[in-house]
Amino acid sequence: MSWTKLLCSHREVQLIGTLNGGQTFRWTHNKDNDEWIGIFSKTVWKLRQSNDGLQYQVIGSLLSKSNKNNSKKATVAKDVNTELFTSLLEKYFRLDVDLVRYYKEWSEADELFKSAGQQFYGVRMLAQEPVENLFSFICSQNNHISRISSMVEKLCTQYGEEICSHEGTTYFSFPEVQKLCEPKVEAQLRKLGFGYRAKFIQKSAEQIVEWGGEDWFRTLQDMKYKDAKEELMKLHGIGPKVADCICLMSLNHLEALPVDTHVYQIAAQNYLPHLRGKKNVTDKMYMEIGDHFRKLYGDMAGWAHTVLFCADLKKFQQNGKEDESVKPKRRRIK
DNA sequence: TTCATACCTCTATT
DNA sequence: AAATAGAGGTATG
Repeated sequence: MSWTKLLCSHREVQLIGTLNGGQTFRWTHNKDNDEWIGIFSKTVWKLRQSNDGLQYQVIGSLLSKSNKNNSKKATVAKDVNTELFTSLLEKYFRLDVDLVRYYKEWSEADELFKSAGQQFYGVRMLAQEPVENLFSFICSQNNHISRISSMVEKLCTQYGEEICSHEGTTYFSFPEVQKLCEPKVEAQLRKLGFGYRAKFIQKSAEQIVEWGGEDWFRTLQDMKYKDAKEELMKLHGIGPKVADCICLMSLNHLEALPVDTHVYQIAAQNYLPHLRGKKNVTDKMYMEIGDHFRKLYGDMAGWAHTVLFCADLKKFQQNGKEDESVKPKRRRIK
């Protein structure tokens, strides 16, 4: 199979910072050949980087325009598919955004960004699919990345659609909301170890379906950021932090700025000393921290903060051991 | 309105 | 070996 290349400068995209920085949970890195395999848009992708671009292969897809026997037709279909997949990938990575330019702006505004941005160049805010994004981040609360990833995979194998098998692994799409809203889902997910999040997932799915499913998300994109956030927080299990994650990562509200314990630490340490030593982040503090960063970085503050976050996460990973690949879990049998 | 705490489960640490 | 704290929060009172 051949690679399709999207032209862009090396400093525009850094796959490890973008795909392994905690915004998405469905990409795995093969360290031997420096290739990535991941899933979005019902499609299994393989990615790699060269000096002048981002390259991809489609391993399998439920979107492909299939073609039967006629070889001329097959060639046409192949071109149509390439066009489709290239456009999907460009949108997913937001390749229309000139990130080098924004790094320059954010560096001029802030010394801390300047030093973080040098090492962590090319960290892009993906344009994810709202459904996957929302349910992944319901799983993220009180949780760590390796466990979040395994829970997301469970959702896909249980309720998603099979896309293809490749080198011994079967890949599944992220499930439709309709699949998650049935009452039995809660008990099933509890059995799979989702804990109290099981109820959040089933209930939220129910609400989303009731309010219009996919179409409801489209209305959230068209709203002002604050309104969209308010709407999201009506869902069971979605508070201010997860609502901001969804606004930022899949609803195109780039000023949304999720404040978790890490971001709180960064803010208290570097900018807002009066917030140091607090037990937990109150709503008021949450607002203050978000507004501080928005004032500093402007209308794409959420993207900028993700770069800081990424730097902080890496620092943590060097001390701790979070970076180890996910080991197969030993199931305790009773 | 603002604040503290329980919550499922897994893991690293003691 | 067994107990405990903490993990990229939220609902509840």
